[in-house]
Amino acid sequence: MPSLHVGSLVQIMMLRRLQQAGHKPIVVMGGGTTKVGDPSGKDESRKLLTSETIQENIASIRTVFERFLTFGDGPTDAVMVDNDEWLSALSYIDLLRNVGPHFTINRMLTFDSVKLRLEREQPLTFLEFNYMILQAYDFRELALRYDCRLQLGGSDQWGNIVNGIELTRRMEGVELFGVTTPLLTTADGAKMGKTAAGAVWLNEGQLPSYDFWQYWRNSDDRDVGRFLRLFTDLPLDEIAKLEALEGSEINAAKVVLANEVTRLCRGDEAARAAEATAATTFAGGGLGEDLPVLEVPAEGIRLGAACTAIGFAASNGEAKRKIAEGAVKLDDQAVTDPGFLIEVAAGAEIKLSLGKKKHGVLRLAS
RNA sequence: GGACAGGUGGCCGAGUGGUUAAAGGCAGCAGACUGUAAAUCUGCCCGCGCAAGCGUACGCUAGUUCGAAUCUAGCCCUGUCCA
Repeated sequence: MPSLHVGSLVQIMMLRRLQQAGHKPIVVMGGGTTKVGDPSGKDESRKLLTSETIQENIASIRTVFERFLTFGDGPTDAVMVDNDEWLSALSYIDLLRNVGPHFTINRMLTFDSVKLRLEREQPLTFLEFNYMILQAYDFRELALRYDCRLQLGGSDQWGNIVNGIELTRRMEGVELFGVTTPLLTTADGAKMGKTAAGAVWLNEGQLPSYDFWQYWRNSDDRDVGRFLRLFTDLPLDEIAKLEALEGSEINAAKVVLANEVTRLCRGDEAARAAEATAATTFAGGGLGEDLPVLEVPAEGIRLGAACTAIGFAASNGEAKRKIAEGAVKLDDQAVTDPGFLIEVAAGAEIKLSLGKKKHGVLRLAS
């Protein structure tokens, strides 16, 4: 179930800003290109999807964009298009004859995406090699169909965008433009949006809003100002003030960051609920409503099993190790026996914590 | 199709018959210190089991051996060069 994670947020915000400035965003979905498979060579994403699944994915991605952009028929309303519209109709011979002459292998070999693979002696299939042609072709189609003049993308799309500009100039004599954004990293140098626990998804279905909020709340001090500028609509002078906070006061700025981004991406309500839960859980030592809940059967559940079931540990073994390390607490009391039987009285709630950050609620199953 | 090199745990990378569930590094998790930060130090880091223990694992399959990630054969995959 592919979707968008935080790594795509810069692009989305850029579209948002441009729409605010009176432009018409066109969101291109790669429905046509996914029919061929994913080019990145990552084993599992390579499986071919049915057109139904592709449609579902597009619909789910659209719900994310709808939070950031205004869709509709007006002159500056955003539209979403699927490159399947034109790619599927392409015939190989026509493509070769019309588009082929405008690409030289010599030049294609100079693009980083290709050059790196060759230098590292990694495989690069003909399929992948062709992606740049299809993507260049997309830009031309967008220019003809929608009078699109500017294409945004990540820096990895530089080659594709430039090829599109070049192809359209040669075939149509139309001048197009491109803007790319750098791949964002955190102050630690890690790619944004990918954690070992999993990606930070923009869709609610794939990441609870509370966790989404926590991701931002836990930003590195050094990232706060930059993230506020990139990912929120707050006025710059306000950001400057927040950013200037020192020591532990910067935490206030992180809360603002988490609230603003969550509000944009998940809605006002989700942001408020997450903030309230964080406040009671961390500051008050109580239980917030947004915490994950585990329903405990009447006969009780062993501590180790509870940690696994609620998702704090990946396996019983890991849960046991953490328990032995004294990291697991019930109602803020460390419990070191993995076999400890937890029983919850009807109507009562027990707080289960692993470490300082993972908290959950145990309730009697009804 | 031919010659050569290679396929090890999330990633990188040692290991060439036996204390090898597999060195080391990165990433990750936890503890201490803190501010739900960073840095640092410490511990953990395949699964199941309360435990003794068991089960899986070094591309795949079959074999040699008391014993294989390590040896043999076939196959699959990747790269380099040749056609």
